Amino acid sequence: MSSLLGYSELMTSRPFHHGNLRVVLLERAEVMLREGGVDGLSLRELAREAGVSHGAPRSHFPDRQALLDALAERGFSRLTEDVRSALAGSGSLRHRLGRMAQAYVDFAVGDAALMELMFTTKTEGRTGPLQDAAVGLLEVLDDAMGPSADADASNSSRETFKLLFGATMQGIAALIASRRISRDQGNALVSEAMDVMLESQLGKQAVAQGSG
Amino acid sequence: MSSLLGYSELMTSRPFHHGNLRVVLLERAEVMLREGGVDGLSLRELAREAGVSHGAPRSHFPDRQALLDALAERGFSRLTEDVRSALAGSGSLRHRLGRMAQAYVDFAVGDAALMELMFTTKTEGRTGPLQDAAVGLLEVLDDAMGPSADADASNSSRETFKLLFGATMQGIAALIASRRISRDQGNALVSEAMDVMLESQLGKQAVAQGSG
DNA sequence: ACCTGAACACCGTTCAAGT
DNA sequence: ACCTGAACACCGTTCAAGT
Repeated sequence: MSSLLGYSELMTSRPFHHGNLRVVLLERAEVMLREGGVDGLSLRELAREAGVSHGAPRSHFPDRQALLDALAERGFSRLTEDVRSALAGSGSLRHRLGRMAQAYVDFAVGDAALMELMFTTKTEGRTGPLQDAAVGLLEVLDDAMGPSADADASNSSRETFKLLFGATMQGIAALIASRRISRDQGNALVSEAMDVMLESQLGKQAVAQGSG
Repeated sequence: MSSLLGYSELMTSRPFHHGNLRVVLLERAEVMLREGGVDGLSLRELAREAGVSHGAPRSHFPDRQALLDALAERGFSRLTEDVRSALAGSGSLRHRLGRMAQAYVDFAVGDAALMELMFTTKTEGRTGPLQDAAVGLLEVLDDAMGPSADADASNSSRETFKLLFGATMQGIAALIASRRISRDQGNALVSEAMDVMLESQLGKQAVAQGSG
C-alpha cells in the first residue's frame, strides 16, 4: 500500500497537501488530459493519484465541469505565453507572424484534448475568466501588427484580419490533429496561408503601419 | 408502464424492431447528440428510448465508440450532401463557393456536437469508411473548381487551395460555435475569406479554368 | 476551511441464457 | 442472428461527520 503514496511523504503519513491541492490537481489533470483525452479524465482517479479521498476535489472544484473550465483557462494562459514569446524575437513582420502561427499550431497539436476543451466551451455566460483569457490571445496578435491607424475603416479591417488569422490557424491545427494531413503538410499550409493573407487587400490594410 | 412503449406497438407487446433497430438507434442518437452533446449521449438511455434492453445495442455496435464512429460517418454523408446541393445551382464560381461555405458553416453551427465528433477522430487507423466519407467532402470542392489543368504545379496549388479553403471554413465555424463571434460576424468573415483566397496567387492558379 | 467516507443513481461492458 | 437480464467495476455527486 505504500506504493500508493507519493514520493514526498514516505516518512510522514498524513500531512500532505498544505493548501496547494488545487494546483496539484490541475497539474495532474493536465497530464491525464494529454494521455487519455477528456473522456479519460476521471475525478476519482485524479483524487487517487493525488493521494486524497474522492470527495476532496469538491473543496476546490464544485463539479467536474469547473475543473474542466479551470484547465481551459490555464490552457489559454499557456498558449498566450507561447505565442507571445514566439512573436518577441526579431525579423520581418512576415517572419514573426509565421513564428506565431507555428507556435499556435504546435500547441494545438501537442495538446489537442486541451485545445478541444478551450474551444468547445460549454459555459453559456459570455463573461468570466475563461473569456478574458481568450481575448488576451487576440491582443497579442494586435501588438504584433504594430500601431493601428486611427481611421475606423482600418480598425475594422484589422479586426477582420485578426479573426481570419486565428480561424485559419485553428482550422489547420484541426486538420493536423484529426490526422487528415501530416505535420509537414500542415507547416506548408501555414506558410501558404500567411502569404495569401498578407498579399490580400485585407492584409495590406490591416498591417499597413506594422513593420517591427 | 405503457407510457414507456413507443407509438407503433400499443396493441402488440413484443414484435418491435424487425431489423431496423440499428437505424432507429442512430436516428435517436443524433437528436440526443444535438440536445445534450457527446457527454449526454448514453447507450442505456438510448436503448430505453428505443424500447429495448440495455444490452440490445451491443448486437449492432460493439461499444460506444463504434456508435460514435457511425454517427460521424453519417454526419459526413449529410454534410457532403448539403454542400453538394449548395454548389449545384447557377452563378459565378465566387457565388457558388460562397454558398458552399455558407452551407458548411450552417451545418457546423447547427450540429456542433456532431461536427466535433467528425473532426476529433479517436480512431488510429487511417483507413475505414469514416476517412472515405471525409475524402468525399473534398471531392465536392474539386468538382466545383472545374476541370483541372494537367500540369503538376497547378494540381499542387489546387490541393493546397482546397485544404486552405476547408481549414478556413472549419476555423470560422469553430469561432461561431464557441460563441466568440456572432453568426452575422461569421457570415461576414466567410465572405471576406472568400475574397482573400480568390484574389491571391494561390486562388488564381487553383481555379484558373473553373468558370461554371 | 478542508478533507473523509458512506451512500445513491447512473454508466459501459461482459456474458450466459433465451428465441 | 438478435435480444434479455443479471452481474461487475467504475463513475459523478451529495452529505453528514470529522479536524
